[in-house]
Amino acid sequence: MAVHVLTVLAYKDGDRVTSAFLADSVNTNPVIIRRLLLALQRAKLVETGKGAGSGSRLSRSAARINLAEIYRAVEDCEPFAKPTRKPNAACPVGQCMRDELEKIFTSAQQALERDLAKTTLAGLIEAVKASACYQRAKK
Amino acid sequence: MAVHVLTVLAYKDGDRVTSAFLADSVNTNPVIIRRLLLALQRAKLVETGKGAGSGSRLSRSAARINLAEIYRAVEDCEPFAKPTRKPNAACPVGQCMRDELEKIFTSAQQALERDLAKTTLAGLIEAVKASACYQRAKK
DNA sequence: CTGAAAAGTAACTTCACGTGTTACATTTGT
DNA sequence: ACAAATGTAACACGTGAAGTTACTTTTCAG
Repeated sequence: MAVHVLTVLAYKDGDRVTSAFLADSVNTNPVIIRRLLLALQRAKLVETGKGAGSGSRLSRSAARINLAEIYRAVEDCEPFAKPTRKPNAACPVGQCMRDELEKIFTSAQQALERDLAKTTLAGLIEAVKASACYQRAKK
Repeated sequence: MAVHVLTVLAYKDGDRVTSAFLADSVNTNPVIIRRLLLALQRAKLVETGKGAGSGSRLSRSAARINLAEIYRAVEDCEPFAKPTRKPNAACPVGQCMRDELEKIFTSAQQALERDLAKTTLAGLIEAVKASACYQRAKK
């Protein structure tokens, strides 16, 4: 969904877009968009101005933004289950294994991000334009 | 947590273990273990017998089971957000982009699984035994 | 300088989901 | 036949994301 928003921003290249417009475009609420934009600002992917006639825009060209950056900006942590705290004092091995698993998971996570980094925002848009689905909708 | 259960099964190599025992070992409920075992059975990772004196065991040696298989067996689908159905009919590009994103995500997912596949269950257990944490707890 | 348009933000509701729990049917070995 | 186990259904609970409302703050334009 973050990708959807950034795609719209890429379309309006350089222009400032209000969160209300984005919200309408993604069919959701302006506040949610703003919460999302906050994360993207922290990641230096967008710039947002306040006040009337302002809005947000990409802080770099779409060709210089890859999906791994977006992923990192939005998904704060690992996609793995952190169980509802089973202290599990009984088994001494339990904690050790969690430590080892964490290592393995971060490695896997990095592999995932390396793959995502192969695709830039601009590349995604190109792929969409070239897709059969898009061609069909155009006519 | 699936890993935790399988680790216990690997310890009791070949022996049948009841879900009650596993539940106690992971500090949870037998039913949850059984639900987990159902998924692992479907993935042909464990064999479970019914009736008295029965239980579950690994269907292969721990050295022949890698974490990617466990991941696939347990996490049925992608770790990516499937929004609460925003039909989003307004934007014709929306659907196209979801299709393209799906391609990219499955690619990233495969990269993740390739990395997980590098570690076998037996390898994980070895790593835990060698870890500083485990050595500390032993004394 | 005033007003409107925007973001920032807090508090609340809603909803989906994983986890847990109880209860019961079913299977199977002794 | 009985006891021990799994399979399974139905429900309660807690958590976290998404959504909603309302208010404050900033900034441009006249």
